[in-house]
Amino acid sequence: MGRSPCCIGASGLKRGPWTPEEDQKLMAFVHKHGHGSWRFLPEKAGLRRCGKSCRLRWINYLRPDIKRGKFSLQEQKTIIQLHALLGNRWSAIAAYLPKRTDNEIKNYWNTHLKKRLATMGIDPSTHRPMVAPIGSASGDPKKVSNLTHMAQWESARLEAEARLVKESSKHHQNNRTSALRWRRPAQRVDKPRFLTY
DNA sequence: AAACGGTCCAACCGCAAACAG
DNA sequence: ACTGTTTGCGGTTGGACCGTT
Repeated sequence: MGRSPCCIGASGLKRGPWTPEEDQKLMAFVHKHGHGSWRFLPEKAGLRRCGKSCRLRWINYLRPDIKRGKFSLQEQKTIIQLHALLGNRWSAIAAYLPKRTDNEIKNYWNTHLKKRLATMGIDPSTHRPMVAPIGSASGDPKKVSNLTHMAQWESARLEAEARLVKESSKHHQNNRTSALRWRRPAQRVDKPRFLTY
């Protein structure tokens, strides 16, 4: 599964899918010692993996507080609304869905929600109605209902935006929370953002 | 039953922020 | 202030799985 291993050889580190034994080792080690430094964890835990791989495995799969399985309707709505506000900041979105991982949310967005929004006539990257020829909805009840739906989304989006502004001013007093901390996306300056930070 | 195409998702890569010295 | 290292994030990949023909 996943991409094919590429680091076997000189480094002697294993890549690719994790075996149940490796999972067991990692879980046992983290439960006993905590993860501390991921860099040195694999060696201490007796794993021939890089720290990055261990961290990913723990965060996305082995952590005890992970809820797996289908996303509820409420979760889906939350993701869509947060995405409208935050863009592809999956870790920030995941902070609002405590039992879901950023990777899982990202996957779900890319495979389900993005397409669903597109079929509703909403641009998934901007959360605005897709550009259509002027007057294209006139007369067609299906298209009219689509636009009504879009309007509902837009108002939900604005509502959520207002809430976030309120929240963030609160957060400003406290320490910066990781959920709201803005990191400039790597190599993504060319992508249009719905909101500016 | 086999071939094909589409979907799903675990795991990788590259980059930038954060941190340490 | 600078440099090197570690951590965390988002984008992407590709094999497994599933439905359809």
